[in-house]
Amino acid sequence: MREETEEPRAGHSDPDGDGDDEGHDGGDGGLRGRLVRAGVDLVDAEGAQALSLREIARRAGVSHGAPRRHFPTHLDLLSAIAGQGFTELAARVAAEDPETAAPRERIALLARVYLDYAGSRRGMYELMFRHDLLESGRLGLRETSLPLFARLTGLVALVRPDADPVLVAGALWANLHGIAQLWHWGSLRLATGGDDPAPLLAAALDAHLGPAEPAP
Amino acid sequence: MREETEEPRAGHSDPDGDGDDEGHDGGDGGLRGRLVRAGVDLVDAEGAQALSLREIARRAGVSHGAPRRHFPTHLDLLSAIAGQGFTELAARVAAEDPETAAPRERIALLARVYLDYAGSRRGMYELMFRHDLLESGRLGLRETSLPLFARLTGLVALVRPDADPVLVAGALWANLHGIAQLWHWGSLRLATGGDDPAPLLAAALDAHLGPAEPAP
DNA sequence: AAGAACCAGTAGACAGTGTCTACGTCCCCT
DNA sequence: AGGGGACGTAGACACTGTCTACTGGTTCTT
Repeated sequence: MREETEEPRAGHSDPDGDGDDEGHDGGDGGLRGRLVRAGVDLVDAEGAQALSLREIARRAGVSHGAPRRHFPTHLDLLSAIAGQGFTELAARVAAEDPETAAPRERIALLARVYLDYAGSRRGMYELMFRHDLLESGRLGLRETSLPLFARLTGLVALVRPDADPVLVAGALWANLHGIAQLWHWGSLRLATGGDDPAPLLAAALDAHLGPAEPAP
Repeated sequence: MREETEEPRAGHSDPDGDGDDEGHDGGDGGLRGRLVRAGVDLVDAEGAQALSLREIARRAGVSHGAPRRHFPTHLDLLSAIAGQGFTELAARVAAEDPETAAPRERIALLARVYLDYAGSRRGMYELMFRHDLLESGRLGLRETSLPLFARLTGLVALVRPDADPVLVAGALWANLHGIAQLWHWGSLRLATGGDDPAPLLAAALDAHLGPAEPAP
């Protein structure tokens, strides 16, 4: 047996059959959170294809059958890990958003944080946008990215009051995501000849929001 | 889904021995082509996650070790199948391109064909853009999509001679791809409220190419 | 023309996977 | 006390991808 952080889990009053009373996932000593954290560590260390159910259980120090109590299936566990990635991304965006700056600048910064995330946490990014995860409607993966989209929509509404902000934000969101994807799997070199997504991003921002206005 | 095992292949004999030592892929009788075709059928019928090496071999009517002679690893076989998807997509685009129409219209049509493909051949589309396939640089998956990009770049150069066509085409390509992705996994409903990618596409085209001009 | 070399496909083994089920083992509650 | 239920263990099962003999047919060499 292995116990990394033996935590005196006081009280387990959980009358409802839902399973875990810890509403937040990555919190404390509960196995559910430990599994998710082990998965996050694993995907960062070894990549997205290393996230086997048994390996995650191994890293969490439990037997291969244990995760089943908290995640009925492998995809559910992967979705929880990916969800952690989404909330983390949202936190980064929120942390780096200077609410006093001009909306145009805030959008550009949001986009840059997004691209930075895709570039630095490659495995997590790959996991977050795996088709089988998103498609299966598990968890609120799509809902988890909703606050991000709402933030973008609000900013777009300030920059382009003439157009439908939801439409413009959607198109810009898709553009941003596409740039991240192309960059992520190295197709950028073929397209633009360089590795830097910044020119593409600038072009996309100019296209959707209008050219950046010169500072007053 | 049903197996057609009535394949009259007795051993390895050519019907009349007219030199069918296929060195090319995609040929007719050779096992290599049969495997790829079986994979294409399978991904259309059952989805991308059903493409196990053994199941493809089963459908091709050979033992599970046979593919190894032609594809060293599973990913190589999957890449070949995905490559078939890319060439097929390119063929569709080329077939539906009215070379006499205005460039702006041809771009719009190209984009629509692309989106149609993503919508109709869902499994194949998912396979074509799997990160582990594209990332591993196997085959010329990225190179296979190069003609498509070149075609787009050429058209963009005609519509927007003022800007760097490679940059604009890259941004537009990324935008198109992002729209397809969002649509593909159903995030469009959350963003724009509808299922139709057409408004997003129109917005993207307007953004990158300028609003559609009324006939001069 | 006989033997060697070779190629394509077969069959079995192996480690690893996800899921299912039976079984302990605690702790809480009345 | 003792029952009940949540929690984790351990084994089985079917399946996967890869590796390694091994067989049969074809072709090249001498």
